[in-house]
Amino acid sequence: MSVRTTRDHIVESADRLFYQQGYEHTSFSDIADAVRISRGNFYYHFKTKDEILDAVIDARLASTRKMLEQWESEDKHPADRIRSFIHMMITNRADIKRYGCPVGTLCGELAKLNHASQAEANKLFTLFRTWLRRQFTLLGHEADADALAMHLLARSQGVATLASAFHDEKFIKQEVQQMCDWLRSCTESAARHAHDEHGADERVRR
Amino acid sequence: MSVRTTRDHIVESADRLFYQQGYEHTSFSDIADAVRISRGNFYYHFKTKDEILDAVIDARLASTRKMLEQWESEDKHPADRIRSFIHMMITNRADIKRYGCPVGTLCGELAKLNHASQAEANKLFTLFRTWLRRQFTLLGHEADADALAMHLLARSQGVATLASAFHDEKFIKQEVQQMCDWLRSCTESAARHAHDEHGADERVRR
DNA sequence: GTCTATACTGAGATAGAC
DNA sequence: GTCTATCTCAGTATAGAC
Repeated sequence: MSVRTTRDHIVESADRLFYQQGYEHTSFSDIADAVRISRGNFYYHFKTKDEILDAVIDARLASTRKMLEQWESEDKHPADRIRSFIHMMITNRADIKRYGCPVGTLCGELAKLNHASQAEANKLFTLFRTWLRRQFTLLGHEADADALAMHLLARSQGVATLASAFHDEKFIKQEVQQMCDWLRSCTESAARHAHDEHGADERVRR
Repeated sequence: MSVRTTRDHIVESADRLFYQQGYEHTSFSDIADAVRISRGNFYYHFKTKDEILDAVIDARLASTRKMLEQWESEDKHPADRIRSFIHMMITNRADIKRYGCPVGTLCGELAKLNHASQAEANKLFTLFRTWLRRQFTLLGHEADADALAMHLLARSQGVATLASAFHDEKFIKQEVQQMCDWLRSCTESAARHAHDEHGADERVRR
């Protein structure tokens, strides 16, 4: 397997610190302290802070792709895959409560800074959006798959924002439950739709 | 009427800049330039940047209270009041698209900075939460009024976050429509509930 | 109440020794 | 590849003249 280089350590620590403290609020010293290298050494690996940000975004894109592929291979039914997405909020609830959603807060910050890497960071959202859209299409929602994907993404973002503001994990659980209920009503309406079109022929296989 | 003092100008400009650029990213020079006073003069009115932030939060709290009171006096039916809240996203869609929600992004930033004024900023959310809860209670949703208020707040936040990331005003309109539909289903279920309990007696007056 | 001048700090970034 | 020393610059903040 690959060796964990100093560069990897930097990206890893920067990733965590950007999430917990924000990009701008995190200084080179903060990262250097976390990695336990000197500030000078830093510049051997990255010439500017923006370069570190790009590396962090690339790392997040890669790990997100991996996660989505895993859900796709683990769960055969698209509804279960979408449930895996929703359930992610439960898994990460402690972090979400403290720091919000890593994607939403980063994109929000870069938007205010009018940062050059805004578009790159937004690809994280696009990754989820495209993946969710595919799952909803598989569920039989060809026409409104993108709207459903955006709707679910938005609800997740909102839950993360409020859970963080009110330091409320219970709210995450409540809303996750509601999102699961909503998903069920989606699958049912799709099944009815398939039924109307093709008689008893089930379009979605389990 | 009250005279617009230099102090008012500072708070006003800081409010706008904090929204557009973020609190930390906005420097004294930025505000001084906007107000067209010297950086030195600044400190006659505010001793620290944190003091300006507190003044901005106070101003936002005051204007939000005023807005909520106005909705309450304009619309006699609680469902219409809630619709006024939802419709706010349409009114402010241009700003939301560029900078997100003023409340959500400020609270998010202060959380990452672990800023002392976090709690004060979160009062903005509480203001909306309490007001919405009251409206849902009036609608006959005593038991789940707070959950409904939080749900609606969260959806608004999510819409703002995604509209900003994808620079998509159309998405705001779509989701606003859905929130209105959702609200209608809330009022209908409440009416049914009232009907079941008290016969044809309408609990919600118009 | 407003200005100029200036002190102080921490951040990003570079040079060069080891 | 890692270090120390140093530079530059922007940001916060103060002092004191007008």
